[in-house]
Amino acid sequence: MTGVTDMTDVTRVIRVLLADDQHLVREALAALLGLEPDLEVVGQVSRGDEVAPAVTALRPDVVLLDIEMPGRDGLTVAGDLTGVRVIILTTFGRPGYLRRAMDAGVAGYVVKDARAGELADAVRRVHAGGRVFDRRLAAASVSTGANPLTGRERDVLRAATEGGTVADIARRLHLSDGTVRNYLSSAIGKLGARNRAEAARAAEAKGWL
Amino acid sequence: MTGVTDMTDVTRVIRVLLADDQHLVREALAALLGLEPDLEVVGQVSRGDEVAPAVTALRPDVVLLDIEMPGRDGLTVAGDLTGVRVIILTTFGRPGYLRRAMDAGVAGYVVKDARAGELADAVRRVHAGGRVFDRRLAAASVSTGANPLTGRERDVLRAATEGGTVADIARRLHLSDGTVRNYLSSAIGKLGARNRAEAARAAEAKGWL
DNA sequence: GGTGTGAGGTGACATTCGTCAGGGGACGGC
DNA sequence: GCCGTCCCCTGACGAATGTCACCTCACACC
Repeated sequence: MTGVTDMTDVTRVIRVLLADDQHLVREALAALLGLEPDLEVVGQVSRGDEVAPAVTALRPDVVLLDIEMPGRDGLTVAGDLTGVRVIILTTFGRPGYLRRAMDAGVAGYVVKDARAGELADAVRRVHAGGRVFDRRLAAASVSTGANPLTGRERDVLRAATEGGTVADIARRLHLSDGTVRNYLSSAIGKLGARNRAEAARAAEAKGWL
Repeated sequence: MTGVTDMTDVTRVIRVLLADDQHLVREALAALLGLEPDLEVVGQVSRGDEVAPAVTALRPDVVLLDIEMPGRDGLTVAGDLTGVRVIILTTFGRPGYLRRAMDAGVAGYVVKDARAGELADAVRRVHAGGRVFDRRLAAASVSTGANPLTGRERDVLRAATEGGTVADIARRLHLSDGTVRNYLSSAIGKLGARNRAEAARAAEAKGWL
């Protein structure tokens, strides 16, 4: 309304930083948030390792973080950010992701399947000091429970998804063949699967990978 | 070709229909396209099987179609649409998808990694009668070549990705165990893989699945 | 009519997998 | 100090997998 530059006005606006590897989606989200008068997208980055520098440079109030990004994983990035509120914004409604996000101290978790208004709302609530987590996902997280896999079991299972034989995995992880088979067998048992492929699918679906 | 009323240049505005299963992305894309004065998003659907009815009801000039949608596959939907220009808009830059899209007669293929201006441009060019295909993807498509898998090999490989043993797959497809093993072996050979998991990954990455 | 290709099948074989029963060592908690 | 857990390894065994040779049948194409 006032055409005059008013610096106090700036403090009213919530400064948002967007991190998503898909240009089009990022720009589109910026356009969407730009429709809200009290929100301002002050920056956009496409890689995980660009988030921290951008935060220092732009001093946003809230960061919207995708999980799957080149350079650095969104959940890892979130764990290291300080002095800014973080909302995870991702395609994947995997219970394990939510848990990891909460452990990383994020203030919100919104899936890309949410309705348009929810995102702006989440930004406002989080900026006001609240926490916003997808309800269905929170419920699923409780029923799913904690990740039953040990660190090594996860490593081996993750390596198994890349394909290759037991010998390949063993070489990649500097283990003996038998050890790899044991970890795989153990993981298969814990996940109620019938072979490594099924186990990998199950673990991935729950965000335990 | 319908010889009915040709609506000369009634509309200067290009009518766009959006089909994407993720609410937030869809709304965001609508906001982005809404910024262009010559484009108008006249409708949005979230499922593949809602596209055809929406086209009849809303008569858009251009349809933006995601590939992975519940209800019906975007590529399949594209093949059945008539009287409207189709642009595939998807996350996946898989050569095989591009090929299938071209076979389905679509007018454009844009990946979600594209820059914001490219989408609006693509809509305009396509509406004007042109064709717009992602350059890098087109190149990859040429080098990748055609899908070497036979129909049955694809079926078996697809079933294999769901997990389960050979016997399970055989039961699901009403085949004998030996036949399933033969198809898998053949597919593994053609794809240069070393087991079914590697083969499935390779096929999926190229969009041959 | 011959030829090629894809679908579907059988039987045999070597290899790989998944399982089980052990054997260590390191570390943290009560 | 003992117990539990995770790490790492070995060896053995049966079941599942991947490969190969070879078979019929249908269909399209020249």
